[in-house]
Amino acid sequence: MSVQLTKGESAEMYIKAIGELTLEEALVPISTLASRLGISPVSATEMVHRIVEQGLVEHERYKGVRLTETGKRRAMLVLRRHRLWERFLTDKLKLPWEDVHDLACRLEHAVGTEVIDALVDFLDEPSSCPHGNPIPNSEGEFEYSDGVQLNTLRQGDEGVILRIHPESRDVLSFLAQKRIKPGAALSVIDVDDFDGLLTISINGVDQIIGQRIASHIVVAA
Amino acid sequence: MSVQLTKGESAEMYIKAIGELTLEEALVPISTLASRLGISPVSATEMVHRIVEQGLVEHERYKGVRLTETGKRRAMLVLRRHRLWERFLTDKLKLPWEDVHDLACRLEHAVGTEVIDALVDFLDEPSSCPHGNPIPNSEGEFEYSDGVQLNTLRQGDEGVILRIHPESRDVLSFLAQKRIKPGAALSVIDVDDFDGLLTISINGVDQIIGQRIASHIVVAA
DNA sequence: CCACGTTTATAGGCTAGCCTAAATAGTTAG
DNA sequence: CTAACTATTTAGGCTAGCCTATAAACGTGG
Repeated sequence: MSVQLTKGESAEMYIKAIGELTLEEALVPISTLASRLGISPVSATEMVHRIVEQGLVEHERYKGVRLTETGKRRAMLVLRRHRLWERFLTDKLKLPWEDVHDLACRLEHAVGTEVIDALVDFLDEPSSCPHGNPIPNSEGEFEYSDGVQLNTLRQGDEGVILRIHPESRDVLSFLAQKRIKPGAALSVIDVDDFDGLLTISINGVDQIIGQRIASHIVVAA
Repeated sequence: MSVQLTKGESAEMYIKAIGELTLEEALVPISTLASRLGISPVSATEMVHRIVEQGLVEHERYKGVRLTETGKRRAMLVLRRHRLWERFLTDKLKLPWEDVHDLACRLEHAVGTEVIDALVDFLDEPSSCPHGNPIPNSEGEFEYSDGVQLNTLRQGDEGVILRIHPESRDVLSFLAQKRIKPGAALSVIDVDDFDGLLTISINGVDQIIGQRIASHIVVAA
């Protein structure tokens, strides 16, 4: 039989998370990483040491971590697997938008290149996941179209939703319920800085959205 | 994020293996189990104790283990997941027969009922895996058509290959190379008891096969 | 420029799964 | 009935990942 389990799955979670957080800041504090992964800062520090040893990340003491070239490539390949599974789960298995992220998190570590390459063929080489995030190619490269977070827009601004990032279950299910998806055109009707609420119009319907949710919505610049 | 990994995957491997071995003998010795899983007898004993605690198996000291009703159901559901993934990998992703078993071993633990139910629909409710083994239904029930191991046949016997069981990479790749699959008609031309070799004719072609391989081929009675 | 908050390190501990070596208990054949 | 073999237990150890509590190092605002 011989099925080695668990070997380095955590490491993959770490570099994937670092890769995603790097989009916001070049140097990711370990504490940020820890809270993103729902792990104690001490444990995160330990793990960071391990993956530094493996040459996947660089650590600037008291500043944060950054992926090495090897690490970045590895992280992008995990993201690739994740987003391909998401496409499969939504397009082929017709599973709900808000479920596929968590499900893909479990599948992304399960199989390697052979299956993923076959999956790419099967899915006709998709270029983005159902939430609008680009799928890296087999070299780990991808293109990220410019956008700004919805919460930085002001009254009267208009745009088209590019993607939801980062993805998290509660945000996605909120958006699914409101039928807010990539591709939708929106305009900002009102910004309430005091309560941190935005009133926006999407597809002609007015919606009220909080800051936290808005920060996950990336709009074409 | 919160993705619990590894939790009880080993236990699933154990009960799956016991379930498969139970077809041959009602009471599976721990040593048999251990060698099937490629694990030391001591470790297997430890794990057996754990799954006895969980009420999944019964252990008769010095005799062997047997699945409880709960355990049997759980084991069959793992087998179900395994075989459905095998079908997906061969039918949809066009991956080779001999690869899909090991790949499915990694996928079978990754996701639960939601994905599996959707997969069943997507695959049009298949009734067997690519190697001819039946896929249990969502209650863990299945039908096993009667058959005998090829190595028990004598000269002149004829039959149709029902399934390859148990599945293991080396056996499957040997058979793939020889194009021996379920559904093929065969007749036994010669049995060499001394060397343990069988000469059989499959689809009009003569093939020489060893005892070990033959014991994995189940032929319609 | 120094106290305060943040970041990291140290120490000690836990669980799941695996390992080997050696002791013991049970089964069976001669 | 006992020797030989097999099955199991005991003892001791390992790694990966996580934890808490505490201590030390750093960097920055007043």
